[in-house]
Amino acid sequence: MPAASPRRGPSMADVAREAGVSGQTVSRVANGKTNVDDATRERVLAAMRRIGYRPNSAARALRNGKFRSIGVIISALPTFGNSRTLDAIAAAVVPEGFSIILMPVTRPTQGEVTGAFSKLNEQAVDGVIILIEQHQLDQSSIELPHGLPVVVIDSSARYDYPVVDTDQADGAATATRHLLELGHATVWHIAGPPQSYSAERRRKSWRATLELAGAFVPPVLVGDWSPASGYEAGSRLAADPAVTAVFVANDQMALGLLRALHETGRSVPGDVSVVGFDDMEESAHFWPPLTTIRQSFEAVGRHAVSALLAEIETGAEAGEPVTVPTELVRRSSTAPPPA
Amino acid sequence: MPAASPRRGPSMADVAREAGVSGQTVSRVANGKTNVDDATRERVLAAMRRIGYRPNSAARALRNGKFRSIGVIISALPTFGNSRTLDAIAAAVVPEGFSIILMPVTRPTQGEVTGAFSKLNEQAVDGVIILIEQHQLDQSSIELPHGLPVVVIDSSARYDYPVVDTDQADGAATATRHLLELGHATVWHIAGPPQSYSAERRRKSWRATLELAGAFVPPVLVGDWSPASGYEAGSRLAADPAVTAVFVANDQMALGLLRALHETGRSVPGDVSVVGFDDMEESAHFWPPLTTIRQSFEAVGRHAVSALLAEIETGAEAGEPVTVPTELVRRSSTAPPPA
DNA sequence: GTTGCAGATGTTTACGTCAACATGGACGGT
DNA sequence: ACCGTCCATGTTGACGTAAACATCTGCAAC
Repeated sequence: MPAASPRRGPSMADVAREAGVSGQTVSRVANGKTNVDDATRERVLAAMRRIGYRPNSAARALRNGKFRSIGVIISALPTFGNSRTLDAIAAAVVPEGFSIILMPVTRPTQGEVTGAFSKLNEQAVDGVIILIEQHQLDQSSIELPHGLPVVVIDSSARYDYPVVDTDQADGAATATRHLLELGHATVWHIAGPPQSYSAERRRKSWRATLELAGAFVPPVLVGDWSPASGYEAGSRLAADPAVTAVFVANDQMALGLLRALHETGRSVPGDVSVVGFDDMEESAHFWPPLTTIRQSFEAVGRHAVSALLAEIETGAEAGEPVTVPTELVRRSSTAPPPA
Repeated sequence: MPAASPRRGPSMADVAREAGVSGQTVSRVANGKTNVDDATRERVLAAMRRIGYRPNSAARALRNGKFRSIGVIISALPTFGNSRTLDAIAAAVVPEGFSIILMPVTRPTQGEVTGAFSKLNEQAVDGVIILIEQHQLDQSSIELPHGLPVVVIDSSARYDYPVVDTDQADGAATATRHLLELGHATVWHIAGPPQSYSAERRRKSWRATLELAGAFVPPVLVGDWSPASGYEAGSRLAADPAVTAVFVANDQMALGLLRALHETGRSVPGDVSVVGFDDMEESAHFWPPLTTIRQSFEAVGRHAVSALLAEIETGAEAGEPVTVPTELVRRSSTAPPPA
């Protein structure tokens, strides 16, 4: 068994020999420079095709000090929102000729993130997008390579880096107001984990909306985004006949709540109204179909990429945080309170 | 505004100067070679820390002809199964010191895949994992770089490359048998899209199981994996009082079916039993909680990675296809047929 | 004291690309 | 005919690393 050979493909020199020109001319053709005679260009292209030449990205990167790739530090990748956002990032980045290096962290601890960062920091990327739910990054203790552009997807204002996120506050307010306007005396809330900045934003905005309306502010139940935690919190809510409206911080927990409500025989939306947050593909087919706040992960991803590329290309400083609007989608889980 | 400078970090030469040794010694320290005096090693490490040295991966890749990174060509990334599998791949690959380059394709056409392949083929990766649902790859027309290791995640046997996948056939048979054993005369089926090899596998296995049991084989309904398509197919099924048991090719479509059943007032599992495929996190909280076939995306990802790394490191040829077993998880959506 | 050897360290070179500079031929103006 | 220009093309060198080879030191064996 031959040890795996380095498998080096044909290089510019090979093409040059094949086409009878210098390596430099091959380089010019490869980079689409104009100052090459048409006949020569054709000859070179033919040679490239013939021997199957591909530019060597390592040599290129070494030469120009750029990699044309960006790193994405991500936790909880299979999560609905994160996978959507990642997909959007990928889609936005590819047409620009960049590629994506994935750097998953299993837990959002300081150490893991810093580690991921320094791996990425081996100059293998031109910029980094950080997409980490629940991180407690202490900015000062991340060791940053000087000048590596970074964009954070998060509602937090704690960073010097550009920040992009869904307008959590507005979404939560809209959800709460929707329920209030339907005639409910107040709105209960199942929140996401307190380490999550998004969860905190939604919770605060729910409370503020209630206070603004002069409504009673019931105690918060907290889950961890999972359907199971929604079910658990929901079981307590379902036992209390006083609750007629619940704003749940994401659709998955809303699903758990729905189940708890069914099990205790409380009808939705007859007895209690539910609104979620996210608008997963499944939500339209929950029983009953869920009224929810749709957020555009696609827009978040797109904005993050354009901010990062701007930083990379022009060295631009962090501008205003970008906030992506949400949208209330009304389905069948909300109605006026029982008479 | 200064144009973004190449931002080159300190190199080995800088460390060498700082530590008063040659570049080669720095290289030895960086690579953990043993033949360096302890005192010298310490001095070099200190110098590295002091000036913030990071190895330059491009130069390294250029020098050794290896990138220590693998490419993943993926379509429909936000899909439940794909995001889980990708996460598993990432988790398996990182401890080996490899990183992942993501290459999304928007549509699984021949052209897109070939394009992704050739991008990856700029020697930027040491191997490739192809994770594409519904592709109709004509192997012969993919232009392969000579010797680039590839692993395909797919049940198809159409490839020369190593193949890894869930045991679709066994899972579907188990689901069908479960329903039959409960006493149902036959089992209906909502299949995935015919372009999907997994969907076809499940469909064929369902049919074979029915035939083996001497049961009537009802016409197949086909969806596209989405809850909406499950709802649509489900609406037709719900209207037919003869159907008492349905095996749905994935959990999302099962959710749609459940909704259709609720809307027409047929009880689950009282009137009709449902079993899905996948076991999403949500499935345990569907109403009623869904009996389904759990597949281990984690195992699939892990096996794909180890096959690929083996190929990369030893040049091993494609071995037997790896098949990952499934597991029936019984919840509340199945019961004996109505009396 | 010489020889030999092992282990630490230094020097040279090549990996593939491309910017910078060098060359050389064609052509226009005088 | 002479000079200057412009444009296509060639030559050189440097990016950061690490393998291969060279050198040097100290020490054990005789």
